[in-house]
Amino acid sequence: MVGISGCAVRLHWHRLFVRRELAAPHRPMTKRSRPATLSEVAREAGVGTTTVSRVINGGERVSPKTLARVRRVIEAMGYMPNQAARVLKGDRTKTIGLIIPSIADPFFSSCAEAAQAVARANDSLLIVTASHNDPHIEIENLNILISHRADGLIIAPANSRGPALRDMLDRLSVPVVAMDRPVQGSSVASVVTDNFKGARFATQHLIEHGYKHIVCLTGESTLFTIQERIRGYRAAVEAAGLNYVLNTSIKDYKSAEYAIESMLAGANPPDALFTLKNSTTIFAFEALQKLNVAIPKDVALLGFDDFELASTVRPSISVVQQPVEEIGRVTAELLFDQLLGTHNASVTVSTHQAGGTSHSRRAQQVTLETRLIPRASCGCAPSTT
Amino acid sequence: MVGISGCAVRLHWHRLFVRRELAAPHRPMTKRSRPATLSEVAREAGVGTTTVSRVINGGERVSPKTLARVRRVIEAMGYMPNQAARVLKGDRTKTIGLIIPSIADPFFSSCAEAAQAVARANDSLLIVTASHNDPHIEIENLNILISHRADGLIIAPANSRGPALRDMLDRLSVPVVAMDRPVQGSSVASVVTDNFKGARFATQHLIEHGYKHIVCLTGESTLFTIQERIRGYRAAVEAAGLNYVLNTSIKDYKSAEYAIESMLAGANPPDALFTLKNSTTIFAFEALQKLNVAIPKDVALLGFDDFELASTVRPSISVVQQPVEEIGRVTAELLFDQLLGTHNASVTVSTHQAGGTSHSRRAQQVTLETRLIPRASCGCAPSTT
DNA sequence: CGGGATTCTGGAAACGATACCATTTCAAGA
DNA sequence: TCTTGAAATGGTATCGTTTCCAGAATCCCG
Repeated sequence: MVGISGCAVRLHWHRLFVRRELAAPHRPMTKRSRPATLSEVAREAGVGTTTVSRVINGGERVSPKTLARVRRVIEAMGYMPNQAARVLKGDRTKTIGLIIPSIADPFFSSCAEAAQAVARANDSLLIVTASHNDPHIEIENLNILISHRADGLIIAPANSRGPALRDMLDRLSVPVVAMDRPVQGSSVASVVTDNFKGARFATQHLIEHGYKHIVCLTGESTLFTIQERIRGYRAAVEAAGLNYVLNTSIKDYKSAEYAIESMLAGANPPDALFTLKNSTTIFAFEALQKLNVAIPKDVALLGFDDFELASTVRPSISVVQQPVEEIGRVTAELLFDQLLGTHNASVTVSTHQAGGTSHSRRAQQVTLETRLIPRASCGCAPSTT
Repeated sequence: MVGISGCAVRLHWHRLFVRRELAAPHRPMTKRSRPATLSEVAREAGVGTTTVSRVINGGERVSPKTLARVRRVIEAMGYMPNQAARVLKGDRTKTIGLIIPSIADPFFSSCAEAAQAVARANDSLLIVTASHNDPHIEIENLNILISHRADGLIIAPANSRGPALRDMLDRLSVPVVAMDRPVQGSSVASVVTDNFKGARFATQHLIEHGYKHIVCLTGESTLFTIQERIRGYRAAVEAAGLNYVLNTSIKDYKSAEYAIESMLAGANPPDALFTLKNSTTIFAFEALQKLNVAIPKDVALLGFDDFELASTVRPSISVVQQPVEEIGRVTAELLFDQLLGTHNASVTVSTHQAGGTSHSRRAQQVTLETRLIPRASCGCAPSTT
């Protein structure tokens, strides 16, 4: 009954009439044979295509005997349903697309992982693509995913203000949710962290420590998220009547060392640094070490965004932690809510930190709270981790 | 099994006859409308479907006038070809699948990024899935990708020795390339790093430094790659007549601290540690710091696998670096070589480090070299980075 | 201006799975 | 035994695209 077809090493996979040829002698397995189709299974099992279809979709309304027989044939032939045909027929591809700046970025890959878990729970496949923060590649990826008829899309826009993307998203025929960065001026749902509040709170924390000259190192500052953090920092220092000092020059270790050295040699040297992204934090940390500046005694350091080794290095680095997995998870959940229709009249969203109005119903704009992780570099937790 | 078992609770996603309903009044844009089809474009442009098909495939053999007109209609209607229908017809999906343990793992996500670049260069989409090192999920992902009719597959097997996966891969009808970890006993091509040689060389380096009691901390030790590294370590210490001491107990910071403390208090304390994976290196580093053990004066440290902050922490950590991007790139290239047939008679593979026989033609088993990055923790580069 | 060679063009048959709907089977009650 | 409904099953149109093949339009030169 095991009428496995096939032979190995076929140079021409062309549609020869060898669908049922016997196994070739010299190769053990059925490599390179054309995959079996549903109707072949049906013929082999002596049933109709409908029955086979029912079997692979759960076996409802099929007699146990037939069910077993068909299952056996499926197993023997190594049959796998052709998604393409399925998709073409129905209107659900069970596929959602994700566009992030980079797969290798720990922040986004963690989001992606969380989103994939949700997708899997909803019996869907997540396709991850990288835009490298290039609006052009981003649009290209968008087109690819649309071509593949993704049921829905998650996107972390390279440019929150770009009209091109906004217009494109608005005329899309599938639901879209923006992740980490909103699409300004558009109606697409979004899940973001409260960068403003997180940065303000962190700055306030430094102020409470007694630091008077808190300088903010932005790194690349064009992104929406960074802008928000700058706003937060500004709000805090201005409320406290301190100086608002921004340094946007740090791009690598060298520029960090140069910038910090100049500032320390200047008239009004900083007693604390607030860095707005991971790489900047690391560059600044490295530079401070190199310049033999004691942390936090001479200069304190607090960074936005946590990273694996922040607690390992000496001194450990205080950070504002974002709810990374939650961003991915909630975004995906929001998307599936849209996908499954307005089935659930009250979608309540739990936020990262207890902080007052933490539930919103049918929220299309979800804002997640950050958490301050005080470690040694800001003056907290002087000795151990 | 496949998605066969599925959810029994199907809430009936009805198929209403709402294909062409007009846009709801309260929404500004043409959201939720069914995407245009090729034949609609054809009708709109007053041509046959064949012509439209030709236009979207490059516009060969179409008169300039018709070409322009059809292109205009396509633009106006926002038409995107339906991949599913395309795939169903032809036999190329322009899609390849990648199965890795985790998306969030920096090593694998970098591989994935490199592989995606190659895929894109070959006009294909890379679908990344995570197995979490679980053979069961791995098989499930495999089935999903096969269902989606991926043209080819890249897999970093959770278990190099598992017969289930091997058999499955051998009867697959698409080319497969194993990445980072081979599939033992199978004929599938593979791209791996030379873990044995890398570990042996690193151990030799420690021996040349004069360390006499080199202990190897494996962490989780069941993976093929770790086993190879153990072999390399063993070969080096035995060749030098030193003791072969393995510690497989380290799982987290706590166990690292306990293990290291005990060893140092023991009869024959180590003067160097060789850690076989990232997390173990970090745990050991942290523990040494905590125990106030001077690195490398009291105990040297050398880790397998590089990570971003290895050069930033004090002392900087010496490591064996793997050619991460190259692994991803070469694997994908090998896959596309298979995909495009035996078109290129001599596929030469460049290896990471000049080291003798670095080219192999038509290599189905590619081995890439590691590189030793000596930093402070092994006794090299005593002061600066 | 006419023949043949191009170049364009469109009709219709696939591709594989699904779902409507019609048909058959079967068991139990009358 | 006949009726009757439920359960099991299969035929077939359909999804949107490509491709084969044939037919129509156009061109080039003698």
